[in-house]
Amino acid sequence: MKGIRQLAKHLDISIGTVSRALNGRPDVNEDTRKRVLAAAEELGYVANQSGRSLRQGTTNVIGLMIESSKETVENSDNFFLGVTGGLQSVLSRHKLDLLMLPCPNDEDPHEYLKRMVARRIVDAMIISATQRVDKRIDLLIKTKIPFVALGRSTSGGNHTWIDLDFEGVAACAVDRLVSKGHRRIAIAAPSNDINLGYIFVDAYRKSLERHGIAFDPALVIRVKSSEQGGYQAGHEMLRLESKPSAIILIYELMAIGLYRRLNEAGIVPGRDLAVIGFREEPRGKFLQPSLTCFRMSLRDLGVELAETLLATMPAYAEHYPKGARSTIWPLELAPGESDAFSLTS
Amino acid sequence: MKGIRQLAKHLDISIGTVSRALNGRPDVNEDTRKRVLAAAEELGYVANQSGRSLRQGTTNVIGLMIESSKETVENSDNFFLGVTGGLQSVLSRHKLDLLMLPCPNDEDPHEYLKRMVARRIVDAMIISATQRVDKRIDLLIKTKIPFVALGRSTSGGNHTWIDLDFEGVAACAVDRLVSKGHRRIAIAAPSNDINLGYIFVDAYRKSLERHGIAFDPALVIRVKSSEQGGYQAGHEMLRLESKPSAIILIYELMAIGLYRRLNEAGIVPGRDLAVIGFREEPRGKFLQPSLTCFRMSLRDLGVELAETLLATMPAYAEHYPKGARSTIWPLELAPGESDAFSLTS
DNA sequence: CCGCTTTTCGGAAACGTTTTAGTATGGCAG
DNA sequence: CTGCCATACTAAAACGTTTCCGAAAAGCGG
Repeated sequence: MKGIRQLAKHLDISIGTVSRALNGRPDVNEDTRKRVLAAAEELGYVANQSGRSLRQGTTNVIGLMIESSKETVENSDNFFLGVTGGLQSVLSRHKLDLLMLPCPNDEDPHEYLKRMVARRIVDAMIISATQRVDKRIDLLIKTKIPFVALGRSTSGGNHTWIDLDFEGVAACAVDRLVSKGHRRIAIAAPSNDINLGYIFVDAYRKSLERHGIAFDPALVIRVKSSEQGGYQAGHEMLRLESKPSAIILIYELMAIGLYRRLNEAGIVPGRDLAVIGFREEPRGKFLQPSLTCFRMSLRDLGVELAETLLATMPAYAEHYPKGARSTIWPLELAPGESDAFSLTS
Repeated sequence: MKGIRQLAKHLDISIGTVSRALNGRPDVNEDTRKRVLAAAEELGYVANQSGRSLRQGTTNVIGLMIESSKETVENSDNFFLGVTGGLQSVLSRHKLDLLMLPCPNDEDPHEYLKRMVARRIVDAMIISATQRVDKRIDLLIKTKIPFVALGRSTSGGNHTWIDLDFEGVAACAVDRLVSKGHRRIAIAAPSNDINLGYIFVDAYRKSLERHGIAFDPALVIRVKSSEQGGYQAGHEMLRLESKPSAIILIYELMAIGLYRRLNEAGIVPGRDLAVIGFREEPRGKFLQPSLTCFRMSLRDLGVELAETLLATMPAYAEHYPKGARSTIWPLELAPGESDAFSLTS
């Protein structure tokens, strides 16, 4: 005899009343409610989650699925830990807790999610690193689990998603470089298999064409999104017959490797070559010269994610009457010294 | 009527037999077992976790508590994501899943853990960022939840913990610098409030004294463990009246800031000042000059963590007959160019 | 053919909670 | 005084699963 039963016996009261008192139900005398709360506090009673969720089919837990693949570990640079701050601040207001579900790298993300969903351990999900076709989305729709995807996708009709404003960033970077007279602008990006690689390069191409500059496939350098990739990107760029005067990096981390390769070749970023990075992480400003890149608040993104998710959950939707089902998250230009090189002056 | 009942009805078999078939119990005919498994696969049946854990008081889930404080986000640099790889590889062999519990930065970690434990959502815990006195440890001992702490602590008698070999690293760094003739060796570390700061500086002091070098408090520069902190450390070091010829950094990230400050002062690391970092992250080797630091495998640490934890869980202890209750995790020297500066030659 | 063990299965209890339905009690209008 | 309603409580059912216990069937030695 444990749990609420013990508490009820200790108070010489029925367990039903204890439960209603703890859960703030109306039909319980205020005096008894106080007694119950005091006793619960004293005995350190907290409702067993299994029994509770078995009965009411809810867990008050939100899952955030992340991948712990080698790639992610090296690149994401605490992206998720940063986002959780904003997530928590919203979720805690509704007494919801956040659980991170790291998908093992040797397991299919779809299978992993299926297992977690079947377990009924979460009320809703946030999935990240969404692919262009992503079975996880169909699964979540089929099982009717509220969710929001971090990353756009074409799977499963129109679901709710949030993604970074790659188009805006690419346009801003290209505009900025073109206004300084650059016509041959290289870009270092991951392969088209990665959603980001596809979208970003596509946006880059469109931005160029808007300026009447022909898209040159040779200027698209496909590398890993890491320092190593940045080094390699520098290497490949230097081997081009017609050298670019500017380069856009999809990951700021690449800049560290790129700088090193440029240094070996005696090229100074910002003086001989304009460099613009993408997502700012706390490294860029300490490089020499400091990196021009795009800034965003991970915390704010987390807040937006949480609010969008709650809007899709029937029990909470009333507080978050969102119309938009998909959000493009803007980034702000954070100017540095690395793109000072200009062809116009 | 859902779940196992439906499955049983579909097979025209009792639910008890279905359950036993799915859980691999011996007293069930192999033919019926096959039928059950096939039907479960076909109908996509997975046992509801709430019902299951309510009955058997177990969840098959291991919790990893991390802090999502600003400090952690900026410094830990995907430490946890890296460790999870190793954790998962061991846990999945026992059909255990890993859950990351990010403690909100505005909540007391102790209260957060209490809530999570009361929920009965995990069978065992791994807690990180252990403090020298840490109420979480008393809580876990009191509630009899198997756990292992990442970081040493004096709380709660002798519990199981794993920590990095700060003594070994400090000794190795000091030895190496002293062998090159350095006598005034500075150290950049966080304050004594942080466990790491206390232990590392203490080990540094002992190493110096072993070489007969007097400990000079002025050479201990207390800064944040970030690029910013590294920059500041450089700044403070340059203001010392009697300048050191070498410096040890507790976080490799500091090197980026330090390098920048040194550059501003016209000082070249490895030529005018010997620099040794601590934990290698994939940045150091791309700095110029490359950083001498200490390397470890996050994955292996995760494996060790998982095996140590399983050894403390009665249901799994048989496979992991560990004697040691505490482990010092070694790091390996990764030589670079930054400590080339020598006073002996 | 009998008694015994082994194999295989069905029925039912149990896990801890919430919630529904029902029951006293008291107040109040008629 | 009677009927009615609001209040505050109790009792019991339900959530989905696992596991204990007993029983039927089957095998087997005598």
